[in-house]
Amino acid sequence: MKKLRTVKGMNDILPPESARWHRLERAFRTTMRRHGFGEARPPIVEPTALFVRSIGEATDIVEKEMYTFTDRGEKSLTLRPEGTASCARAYLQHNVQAIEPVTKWFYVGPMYRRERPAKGRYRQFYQAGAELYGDPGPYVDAEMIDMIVSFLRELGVEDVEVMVNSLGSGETRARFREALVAYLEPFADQLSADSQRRLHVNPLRVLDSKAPQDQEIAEGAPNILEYLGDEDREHFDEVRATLTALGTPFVVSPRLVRGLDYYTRTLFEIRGRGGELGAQNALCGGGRYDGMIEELGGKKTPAIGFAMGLERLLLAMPEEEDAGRVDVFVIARSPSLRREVVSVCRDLRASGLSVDADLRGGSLKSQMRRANKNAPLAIIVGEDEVERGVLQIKNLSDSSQHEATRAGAPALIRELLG
RNA sequence: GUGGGUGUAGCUCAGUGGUAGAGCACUGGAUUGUGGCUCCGGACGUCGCGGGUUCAAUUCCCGUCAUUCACCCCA
Repeated sequence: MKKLRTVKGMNDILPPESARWHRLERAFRTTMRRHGFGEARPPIVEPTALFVRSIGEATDIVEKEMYTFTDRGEKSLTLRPEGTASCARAYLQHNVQAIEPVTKWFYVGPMYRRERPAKGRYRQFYQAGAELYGDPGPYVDAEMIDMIVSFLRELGVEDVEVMVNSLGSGETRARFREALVAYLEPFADQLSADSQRRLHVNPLRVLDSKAPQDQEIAEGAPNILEYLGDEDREHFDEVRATLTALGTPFVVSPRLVRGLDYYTRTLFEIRGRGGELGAQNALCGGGRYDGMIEELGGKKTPAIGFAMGLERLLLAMPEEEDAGRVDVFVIARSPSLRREVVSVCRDLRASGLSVDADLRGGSLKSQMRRANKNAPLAIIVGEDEVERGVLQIKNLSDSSQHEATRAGAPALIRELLG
């Protein structure tokens, strides 16, 4: 029989690796709570039109990466390729702008894009992100970037580069686009095949092409920051000044352009420089999308958001010591004491400790070995102890042994765990 | 999607045209109430899968799948 396996580009996350995921997600939720963001949990499947309208028809995601299928009711559905569109849909659907002026949501979950898998790039991948509706910035823009950098630092990811840019608002973008196409057209036959195709579909994307010939041409291209209108310029200046005041390092990258069409004004990307990351080093991307809510049929509502790739974050995070699966491992001196061991475990767990035991009836030695691997403390249950109603608690790191009554054990264990 | 590399034990990897090895991990013991270190023993592989060449293929060839690197894209 053919072996069943995961779909290409989709991975099982199992213990002990899943423990690192939990730590990461817990840290993210803590940060979000501190900043007043509440969790939004939209469905993974959405109407295809949502993504086409918000992300943009000419983007790679919509053109060739979505998992789109027709369900039995003949509706076109799509596995979400990102989180911003779903949040915007929910924000509109539940008329949230009518109940509060400013809304702060975060989300964590899997996203789906049918790309060629590589290290740090999978077809099902996890993102943690946030959206903030109703505040035009620039202060929340800077605050969001600073929040992400602080979060990364807490995870031990310090070696990062924060790139910021402004795409201006609608009119700015249109004027710049015109100037850019005018500049690029004479070079059309020198551009890479990809960029030639993009020249009219999505010319901004030519700017961050990695092809050497494109980069050379992009060097001389007009600078979007010089096309910003007065209000856009003031907005961007204040984002930068606030970041500077916060002491958050960043570089202005006028050629930073992201692959989703909905961005306006503030745009940012955070790249890691850790060796594990390889070419997929974009840890976080985000920006302002003041036009999206209106385009989806709502009232004009400014918004800004970001998303981080959790697989990449995990690659960038430093290795951490394995602290052991449980607090205490309980050992039976002889197989006939296993019933007693189960009882001891039950009582310790009731006090809130995490406890495990090897109940297969193996030798004391083999149980000790497992204890050593799985917990900092071991409890040895022998005939003598049962008779006297006590427990022997052994600290496996310094070999010291302590005696406690069954009732007094949890307190002593907590003390030993520090 | 394009081009290249790599698939041998759970992991990291040697190796050979005559059907396989190391280290780590796992496991039993040395030690009749105690783990880690050391020593002795044990289990573990359809050599990714399919086809071809050959008396014989894990080894050579082709295909395929997986993975990885670059491009691409992006988180």
